[in-house]
This record gives sequence, structure tokens and C-alpha cells, in this order.
Amino acid sequence: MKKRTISTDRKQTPDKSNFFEDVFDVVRQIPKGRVTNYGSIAKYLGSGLSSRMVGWAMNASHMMKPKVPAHRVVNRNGMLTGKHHFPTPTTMETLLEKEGVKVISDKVVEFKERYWDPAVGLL
DNA sequence: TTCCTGACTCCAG
DNA sequence: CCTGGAGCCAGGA
Repeated sequence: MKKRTISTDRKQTPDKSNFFEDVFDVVRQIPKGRVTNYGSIAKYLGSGLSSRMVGWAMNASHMMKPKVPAHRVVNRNGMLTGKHHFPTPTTMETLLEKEGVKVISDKVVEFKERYWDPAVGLL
């Protein structure tokens, strides 16, 4: 097996892998009423992780405890690309609006102002 | 092991 | 402005 994946290689890890833990940890630190994008998280973790991996990790976030505020993570356009993966298609925007984030046409209003960069927030 | 898919992003046309 | 293709890493069949 040439391809040595983290989970297989580190199967001794208690959780799925350190990767999930890192992603969740960052997402959980997103301030209420703020949002971020996959690319920034990937870049913050940095190392070679791709944006897709972040979103992919979010897919497992639902079963994680404490629950991860995946609704605060959107794509670079501020569009709620992952809304379809929530219990209901309206869950994501509902949660966001409840936190004070307006969502119109599956997009975060004033995304640029609502944007929260992990590298800055965790500074 | 190889092939396919994915909650993304960037670059061209 | 919108669409398509390539790059990206990890997991499942």
C-alpha cells in the first residue's frame, strides 16, 4: 500500500484522525454571528489541506460532540453550499439568521463584513 | 490496488 | 456574468 493515509497510518488515534479534530476545533471557535469559508480553514491548518477536506470533515461534524457550528462555514462566495446536508435545507439559514446573520438567496448578506478569518481571530 | 466522488477554489474562455 | 476544467486530499467500492 503506497498510499498511506493519516487515519490508517495513525489508527491508534482515539478519534477518526487529528485532521477532523483540528478542523472542528477551528470551526467551534468561530464567533457567533460570524462566518468563514472552507479555504481559510484549510489554509490555517495549512499545510496542504484542501478546501474539500474541510467540507468533507463537516459532513462528519453532525455526529461530533459537542456539535460543530457547521452553519457558520460557507464557501468563498458566502453561499450556503452545505445547506442540503443539514437535517433540513432551511436549518442552516435559520441558524444563521438566529445569530444575526442575514441570508438571502442562499447567500450571506455582507459576507465580507461577517467574514471571520481564523488566523486573525485566533491571533 | 485502481477508480470515482465530494459541504471547494482558482484560472481561462 | 456564467460555465468548464484542473488541482487538491481522503475514503469507500
